[in-house]
Amino acid sequence: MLRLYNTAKRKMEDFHPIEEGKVGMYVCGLTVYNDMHLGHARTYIAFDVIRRWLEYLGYEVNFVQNHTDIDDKIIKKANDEGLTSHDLANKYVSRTMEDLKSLQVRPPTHMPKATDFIPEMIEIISDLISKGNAYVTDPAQGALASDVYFDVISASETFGTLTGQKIEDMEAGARVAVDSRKKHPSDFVLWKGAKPNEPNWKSPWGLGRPGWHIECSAMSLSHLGQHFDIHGGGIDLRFPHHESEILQSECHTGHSPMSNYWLHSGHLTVNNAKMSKSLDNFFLVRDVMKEYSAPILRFYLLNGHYRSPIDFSDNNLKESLSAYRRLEGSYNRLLTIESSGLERPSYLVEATKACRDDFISAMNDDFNTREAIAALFQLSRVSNNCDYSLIDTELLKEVIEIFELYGNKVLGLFGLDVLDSNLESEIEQLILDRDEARKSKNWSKSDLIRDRLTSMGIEIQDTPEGTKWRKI
RNA sequence: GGUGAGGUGGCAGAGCCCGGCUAUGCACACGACUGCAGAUCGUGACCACGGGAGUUCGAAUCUCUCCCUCACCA
Repeated sequence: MLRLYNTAKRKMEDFHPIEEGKVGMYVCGLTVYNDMHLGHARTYIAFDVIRRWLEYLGYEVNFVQNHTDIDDKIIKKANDEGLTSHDLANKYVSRTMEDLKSLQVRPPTHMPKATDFIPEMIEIISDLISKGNAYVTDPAQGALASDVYFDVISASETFGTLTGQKIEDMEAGARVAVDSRKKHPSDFVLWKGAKPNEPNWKSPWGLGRPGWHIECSAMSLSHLGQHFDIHGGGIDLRFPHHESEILQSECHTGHSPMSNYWLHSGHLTVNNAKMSKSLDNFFLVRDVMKEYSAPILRFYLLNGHYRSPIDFSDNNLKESLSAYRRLEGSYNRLLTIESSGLERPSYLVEATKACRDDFISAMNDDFNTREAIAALFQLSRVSNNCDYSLIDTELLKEVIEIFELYGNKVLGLFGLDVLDSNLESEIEQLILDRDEARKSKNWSKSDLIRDRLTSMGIEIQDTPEGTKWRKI
């Protein structure tokens, strides 16, 4: 039985899908005005694994993750770069897709763009106005048309369902000058009247563009309906974004809750400060990946629970590299083994079963990837210690299957690095040369060849079964 | 000011909801293997839970209190 931590209830709950065998899941995507950094990668890898685990459990997962392609930051950056907002956003949509792919994040079922849902957003906003949950204001200074705001007082019973905050507290705490056109400081914008030279769409309130929160309401409603299973995102989105989504969606559809479970991933921090664009302490995925491959980054990020904060440092990443190598080494060894025996020693049978059981219960316990990885390490040690020459081929296959199914299919840890075939034959030849040198005890020559291979990024290991090599 | 998250061995990091047991990995030491190295295995060391108090036969885990860090909002 899968249990997960529901942020809305602040406790663990058993997972029950709305429709037997199916899961509808929405995760808030990126605002596409810059390249993805490791903090984003953490979130998307976490939800990638959550999705993979749901599928492992047999659910058909409809996984929707959007691109926010209209926003103040996009407009500003586009102006700086002399591009249209549309072109800038599209550029970063494709770069985001490249980054996700390179991280071996499986493509979501749907990746809608906010600007493809303008009519749907207008429809929701119009409905909210007619229901008294939203109001039209005078244009902002310098704007050509009116804004539309959500009226939080009109939905005071719904306000706080996710974060438990009370409207009264919000007001009491307000110290910053509030836009006087708003009825309440917590009212948030649904539609922004356009200013000159800003991208805009026609609406009943004049030319303008959508506010930030409304897009997710429109896209989740369109793809998943008024009631779906899981809504996720980084913990920073909990308030106000997700709280606002709930207000808009539930007031519009009249259905509560819009999502049964709310999942939030923890932050990636740097020196204990959140990794973010504004603090300028971020590491771009594409930069880090020049040094570390996707499996290592995934290992690093999955080596903690998805809700716990992870403090990023180069040292920690290096440490993960060593740890990962150990696991990968076990897996690689298995792939080269030839067994032809019939023995099924109990220690190996039991270790295999224990690994499977432990992995499953770890993942079923709120996707505890750290515990799950620990289970793989346990099997790894037993397997490394095993002489497979007399082992039953079927048993060997079972062990390999554990690594492939759990290590790779669920966690995505063993993506294969494809080597150029010319390079590969060159390596094989060098190793043959070295073996010959070693036979004639020409150590200086054999060490020279080893150094050469090391500089090519190849590590060799002399084992009782002969010389083996791997890419570092 | 409001709300939320967190403080665990040298490091990373599970466990905390459902008190009693052991994480796991890295790093370290010694041994085995090796021409050497690496990888691997074995053994060992560290045996910890922010401070204080309470509940209990027993607390990292429950209660109270204090300290510190971070995040979101204002």
